[in-house]
Amino acid sequence: MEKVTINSIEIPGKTIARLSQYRRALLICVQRGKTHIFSHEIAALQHVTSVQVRRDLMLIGFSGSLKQGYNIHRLIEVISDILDSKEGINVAVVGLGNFGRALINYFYGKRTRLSIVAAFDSDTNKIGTEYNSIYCYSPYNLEDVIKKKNIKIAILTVPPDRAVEVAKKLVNAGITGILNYTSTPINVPDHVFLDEYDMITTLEKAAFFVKSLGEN
Amino acid sequence: MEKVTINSIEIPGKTIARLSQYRRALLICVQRGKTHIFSHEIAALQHVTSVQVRRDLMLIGFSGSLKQGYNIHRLIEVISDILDSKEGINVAVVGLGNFGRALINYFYGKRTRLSIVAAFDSDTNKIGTEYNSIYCYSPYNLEDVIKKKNIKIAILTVPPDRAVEVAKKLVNAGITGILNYTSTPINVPDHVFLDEYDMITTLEKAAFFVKSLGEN
DNA sequence: GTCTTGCTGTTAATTATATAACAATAATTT
DNA sequence: AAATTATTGTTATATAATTAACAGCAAGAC
Repeated sequence: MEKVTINSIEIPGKTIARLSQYRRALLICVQRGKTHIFSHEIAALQHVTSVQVRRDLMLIGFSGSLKQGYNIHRLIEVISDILDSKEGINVAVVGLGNFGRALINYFYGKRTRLSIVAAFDSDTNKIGTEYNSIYCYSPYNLEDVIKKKNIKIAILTVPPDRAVEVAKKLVNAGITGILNYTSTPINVPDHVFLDEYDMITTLEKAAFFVKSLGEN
Repeated sequence: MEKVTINSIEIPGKTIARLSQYRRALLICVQRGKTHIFSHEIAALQHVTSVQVRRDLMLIGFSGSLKQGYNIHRLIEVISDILDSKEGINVAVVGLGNFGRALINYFYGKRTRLSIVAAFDSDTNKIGTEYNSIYCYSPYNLEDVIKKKNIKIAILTVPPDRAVEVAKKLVNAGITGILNYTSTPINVPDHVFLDEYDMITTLEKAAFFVKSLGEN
């Protein structure tokens, strides 16, 4: 699940993630009126080296010019061709707690091929209300709404003890990608993309390194 | 910054992250009265193979018995010896928006050597209030509070356009670990641990794979 | 008491990822 | 017009991480 063949070349997931970051950096450059950019300039905006940038761009078959570097506008287009799907993809936030609301805020007003089109929560005070114009449905209607609105990706932010059960419902409803921000690992069938970002792990890892750095 | 030598063996960051996850799974097993566990049982609780588990435990020098597997209680102790620091580590949430509050909730009531001891926000309505008994300070007092409370790790959840500036202040104040949940990459000196978790990237990556899976 | 079974622990092989090295090139300087 | 410079694009190398292979073993079955 971490590598995809596109135009008969394999693109690793890490490169995909970097392309997404490059694109956002490039969009800012465009706003500032920049038209061309060198690999080391892109690198400086991210945590990568210029070699990494060139290698990534080579993978996707993008060429720059020797003296001007890369054409920003064209590069954004090429990256978008790879990352975006024409029709756009609909996303649901499952669990409208602080985290779910934070995510909706993140995306609010962003022009993108990804749209958050629904939220779900079991809290009756939230059901039927809107948050940043995202309607909150009852989990009872999960399958219905997901099918009717053609939702493909679910961002899971429910309480840890509900994660497994809700994930199962999501898969049954036809979801093909889950981002699990819960601290409970979940299992999904092979045809469903899954990434897990557990904040407790990340913090404990950070603590370990901080402690180790302190000891030297 | 992704590998640390402990007792003269190198432990990669990925192993550290898995150890944190193992421990949490093991704590649940203890609650259920289990005393011993096999590598494939640990593996089934996470997204890893039993080989991976055994290899990780080998790295930290932990041995099990052939017929009973691993002693859960002892394993938790050994992992804790590695991950935790005796004195505990103090953490600040910098940016008390939805995301910051979500993080505080995550940790609320958890018995751990990591304590969130302060929050910062520039919103005057929040300054001086408490959220889940975490006091919210003005960014003006950042350096003072961090030093006085001996805060070592900052979780950065400010708006993207403030990230760089605030990160600089944090480093100056003596922070040695930053978790950046902002969508802006930041730079820190070598002695500061940094991990970045940008949710836009993760979602765009998920979308790419969902799209690609759909095409096959 | 030998055979089978199902583990652990460790080394070896493989795969994935990142880095280094450098040829090719076009503009600029000398 | 030769030399210098700074860049791209690509191949080769190195590093990191995962997976496979298997020896060793202790309990239970036959």
